[in-house]
Amino acid sequence: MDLKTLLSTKGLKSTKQRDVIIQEFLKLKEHVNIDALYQKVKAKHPTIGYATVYRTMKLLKECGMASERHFGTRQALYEPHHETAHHDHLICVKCNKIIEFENEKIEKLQDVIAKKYGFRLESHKHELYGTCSQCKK
Amino acid sequence: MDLKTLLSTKGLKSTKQRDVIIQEFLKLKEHVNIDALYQKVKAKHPTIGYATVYRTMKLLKECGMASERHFGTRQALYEPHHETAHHDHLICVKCNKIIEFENEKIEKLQDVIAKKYGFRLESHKHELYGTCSQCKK
DNA sequence: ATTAGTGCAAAGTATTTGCAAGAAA
DNA sequence: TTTCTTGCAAATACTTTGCACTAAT
Repeated sequence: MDLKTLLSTKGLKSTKQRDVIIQEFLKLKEHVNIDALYQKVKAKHPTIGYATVYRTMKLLKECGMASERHFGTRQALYEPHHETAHHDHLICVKCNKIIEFENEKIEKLQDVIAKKYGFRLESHKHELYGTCSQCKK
Repeated sequence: MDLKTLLSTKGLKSTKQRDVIIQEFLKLKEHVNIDALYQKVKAKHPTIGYATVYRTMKLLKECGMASERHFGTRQALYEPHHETAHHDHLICVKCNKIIEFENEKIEKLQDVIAKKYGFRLESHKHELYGTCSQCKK
């Protein structure tokens, strides 16, 4: 199902602004903050406002197309949401590089922990902070 | 080494306000936000200002006596820092209850992952979000 | 005496919201 | 032509900072 169809099933409208934001968002590989995304979008659609970017990202979150992250800071970072394989993050405290990782064993251990405390798990965050190989030098 | 000595080695002063804040902070079992801590402290020392609480918590963070957390929200939560056993968190998305857990196997797997990517690990966050046993009913 | 800390209010971030005008259905 | 969306500015929530005064060393 494409975005336009998805929006219309929710009684929402497809607009030029939304198209550009989503296009630019999906194009980016790294985790992006609102400000950087706003700059990218502004280049294609100069009259766009900050609020529209915020509102669109909120919409994408709710549609399950984007995930919001807070790597220790107040500021939110966004990434496209992958339904399939969940991944977690290694963050370099020196250069802020972000590397994604997946670990099946950890995922399973999480289920064990949740069960032990009677939780029904919905999501998780696992972030490892340290110094990357380049910054160690 | 007590706090007063610790402060003096850094050329910092021991004050009534800091004493009260630290005393109230250590007394609390749960993760606490600045507002709740401010209220507690105000009961013992009515003229205290918000800024002093913020500044003192920042100081405690830097001294390694407190950790700051952001469980998905903008607002920071603080907990006393335990040098010894690191623990992580299970958070109920319905009632916001926070349960601490430790898992040796996961800690070890983290080291394996860090090594794989050439990271020197400094810290980590591992948060499991879900519905607790009471809220499931 | 000197230096650091306090309380206040003002400023700073990051994000959200009200509203009139504009665009999509 | 109705309803949703936009852009702007103002509002909000949390946190930090400048400054004159006060307290600790």
